[in-house]
Amino acid sequence: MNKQICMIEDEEEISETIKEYLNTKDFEVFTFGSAEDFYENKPEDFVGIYLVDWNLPGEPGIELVKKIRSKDMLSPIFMVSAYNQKNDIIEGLKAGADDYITKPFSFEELEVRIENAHTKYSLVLKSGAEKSDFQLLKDAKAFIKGGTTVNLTAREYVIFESLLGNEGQPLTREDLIKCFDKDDKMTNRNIDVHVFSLRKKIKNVDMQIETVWGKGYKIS
Amino acid sequence: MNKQICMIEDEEEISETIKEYLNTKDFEVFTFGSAEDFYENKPEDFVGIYLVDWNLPGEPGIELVKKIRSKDMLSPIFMVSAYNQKNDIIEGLKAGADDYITKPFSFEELEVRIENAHTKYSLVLKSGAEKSDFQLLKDAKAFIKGGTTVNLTAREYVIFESLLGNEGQPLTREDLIKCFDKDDKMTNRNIDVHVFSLRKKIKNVDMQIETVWGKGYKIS
DNA sequence: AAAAATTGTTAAAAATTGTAAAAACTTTAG
DNA sequence: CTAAAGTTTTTACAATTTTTAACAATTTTT
Repeated sequence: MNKQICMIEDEEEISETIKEYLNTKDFEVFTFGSAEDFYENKPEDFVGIYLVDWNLPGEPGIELVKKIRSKDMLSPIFMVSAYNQKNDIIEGLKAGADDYITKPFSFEELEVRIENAHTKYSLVLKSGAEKSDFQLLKDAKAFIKGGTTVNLTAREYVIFESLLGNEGQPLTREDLIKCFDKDDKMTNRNIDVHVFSLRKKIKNVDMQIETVWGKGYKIS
Repeated sequence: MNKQICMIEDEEEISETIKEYLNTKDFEVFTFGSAEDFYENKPEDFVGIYLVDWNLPGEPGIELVKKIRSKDMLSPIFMVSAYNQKNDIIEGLKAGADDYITKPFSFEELEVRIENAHTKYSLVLKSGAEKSDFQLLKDAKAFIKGGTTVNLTAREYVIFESLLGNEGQPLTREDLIKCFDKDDKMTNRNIDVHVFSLRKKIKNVDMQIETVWGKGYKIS
């Protein structure tokens, strides 16, 4: 398996040095100068370890960690910061980082920690916990989450996919009805019934549809 | 700080040996023969590391891990199992365990890992992070205070969160109304009613909303 | 102290959402 | 083609949330 690393670090001197070193250890390292840079240019379907600097221009490293972690509970995330600030360490760990490295650090230490994380992580991945922990199967009107397949009906699938496509935002019942064919005469209450049965199915894989009172439904 | 460990392990020979060893390293070790035993006899207000055996009579270790983790995101949890079963490791990690130890293991290894976890954990605790006795659950429209969960309605949550976000300062009813969608036609008196029901809910966890006469409400 | 303004409290009405099951409709297998 | 199985719609009722209205209590102003 390829050993990949995403490093978000603004000081080029540092990121270049680390990159060169890790390259010699068979890691493929992608570097980004800021959180924003990462969002825009991140490699598709990246599977690997994150190295996030605490001090970044623009969005702070800790926010980036939270965002990564919110979508991906498994990947190892390391935070890197200049000083040994206890508060930072705690905040970092609480935000979802797995480990915390303070500059200056020895390459050996870095490598040991990363190799360790990589070993543990690839174990998790290999098992079919496959990173693509989640997968929509449009044709089969189903999805896979954490290894288990959940079969939906046609209507359920449309609603589910639409909600997923607007993650975080609520969709009104009218919004959802628009996702169907015009000759599917869906009613508001009809949506409710489908959401009800959808919920029963997806709760088995720890997913949930929230209701935004007076507005509609959302997945976050 | 006291170094405490809860060990849930049915093989007495093992648990006794470990206990004796860790005792010499200044850990206070509580042992339980099963998950059920743990539930019934666990020390009040325990703060420390968990060692959970995979194979337990009655409820499996992994279920125990999930339950511990669901109430406590920070404590280090180690799973211990007889063989180096990859699937187990993965399941264990996914259930929330921080690390995985396979029998037989060297005491030194065990100690290093535990000391490590303890160090990291006490850092987290010392900072008053543990006092993060309080947690807002935006999605669930609820919050946790001192271990008890308080469920709010959508409107109540918005008001509560806004007041918290401006701790110390009073918010006028107009301020609060602005926190809602424009098409939520909230009235001043309406806010009062929600505050009233909010107060009933939060007083159970020793929180209170003060009224600043002629101005609005505040939390301090 | 009386009047006015503001806030507390309660209960009922209105609106929205959850749930369950029957009825209508489609698809599939034989 | 028909029966069976699965899906979707409809319907009815329950539960929850929000709004409204009314009156009581408190504070401020006059």
